Amino acid sequence: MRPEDRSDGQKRTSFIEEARRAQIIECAVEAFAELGYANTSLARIAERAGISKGVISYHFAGKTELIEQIVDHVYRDITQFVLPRMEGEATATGALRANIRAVVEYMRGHRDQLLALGEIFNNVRTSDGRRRYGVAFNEPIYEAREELFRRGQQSGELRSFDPRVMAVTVQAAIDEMFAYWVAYPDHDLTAHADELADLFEHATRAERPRGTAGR
Amino acid sequence: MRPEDRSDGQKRTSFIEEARRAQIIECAVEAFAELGYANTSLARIAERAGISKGVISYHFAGKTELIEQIVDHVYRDITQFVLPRMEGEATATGALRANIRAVVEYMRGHRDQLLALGEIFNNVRTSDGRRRYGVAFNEPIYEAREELFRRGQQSGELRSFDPRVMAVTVQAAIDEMFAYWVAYPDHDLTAHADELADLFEHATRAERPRGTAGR
DNA sequence: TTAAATTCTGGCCATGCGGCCAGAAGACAG
DNA sequence: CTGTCTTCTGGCCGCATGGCCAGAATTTAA
Repeated sequence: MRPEDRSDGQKRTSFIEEARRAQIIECAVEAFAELGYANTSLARIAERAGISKGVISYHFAGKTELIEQIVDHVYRDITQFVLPRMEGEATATGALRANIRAVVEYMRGHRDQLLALGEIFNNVRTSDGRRRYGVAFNEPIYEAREELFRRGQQSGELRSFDPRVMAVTVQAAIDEMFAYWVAYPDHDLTAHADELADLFEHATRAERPRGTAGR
Repeated sequence: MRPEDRSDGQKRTSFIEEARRAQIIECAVEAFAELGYANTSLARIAERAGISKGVISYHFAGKTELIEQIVDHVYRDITQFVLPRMEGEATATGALRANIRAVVEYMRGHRDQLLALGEIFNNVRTSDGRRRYGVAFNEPIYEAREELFRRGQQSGELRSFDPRVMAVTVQAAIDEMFAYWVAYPDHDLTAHADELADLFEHATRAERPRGTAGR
């Protein structure tokens, strides 16, 4: 019934195929965000999309592949959004502030995507019971931030601290800011982001910045 | 079959009743921690406890009540552990450091309890689809920490910042330290805790501590 | 010892799940 | 118009779930 992978190695996904996949992914994101992981079944996703359950099975190999596609999609999206907004910052402090602001800007426009990603990260497990997308999935983010902090330390801009702990903590602070905003939608995200930037500026900068009277 | 609530208002839970309930809660905690929320069924809990599935139904009104009891139990446990270890600290900075250390000490001995609590918080929903134990459940913690920071600010020990954002961020940092340790069991928890204490000391203390030469 | 209360077993039930498929319906090229 | 390829429908399957219960086993009380 389904062409699947062709012998010539080409994918040849039709326009309609791509459109359907995109639509299903979108509806699945909404469902995960709104209902939570446990209450999101293929039937509910199909219902939201106004299609039969079998259509999902037709376009995706299974629930697992659908979830993988969601993670891929959102991850690519957020990376492409945030990275360019950090370029051109000379100082580590400036780059971190730009980073936080960019993520906040993304949050506003993509609440459901981030919620869905969270549901998936927290719940999907491999057959042996371990998390499919564990902390290890954050490694690229941690390493990038670590590198940022290390350079700031070498240049004397930042004080001495464990860059890994700082990187992990920054990510936790951002994630919790998001969760707090989801719980309290009237919460002032911009103010929170500025507070976080100040917080980590104080936490990371060298004790005696150049130009300050010392002992 | 079951006495339920007696007309005289007394509970009269027998010794065996209490023991069974405790055993079931313990096994449920292990199951949630090890298998995750979605894979933890009453059958699996019963299997771990070496009893029939019906026993759980006999001692608890349903899965919902069992989960409530777990949350109650663990929450009470951690509070009773941490609070006494924060008393007698004169400064806000000292109290925060003691707080972080106490939580870390608790983590070491109660990994499964905290994991189970996390699974429950992240997944249990009310019938209308909203989180049963949302961010609002952390309010007592947030408010206590807020109060701590406010006093530190009034005494001049701490700089001016938003106490709520700082309280939320501290909690996030602690939670993520736990998650990181779960993912990497060889991770040095003590060092991480000290780093966190240093981090927030720098983030919160007043710019010019008394006794330092200023301009 | 006997009767009553408590605790437990094993199995049944309706529900919802993901996967699957036969065939209908639609799109499209010859 | 005709035949082929793509897409979709609706329903079926085996399975796991939480809840429930009749009756057995055990403990406790008289």
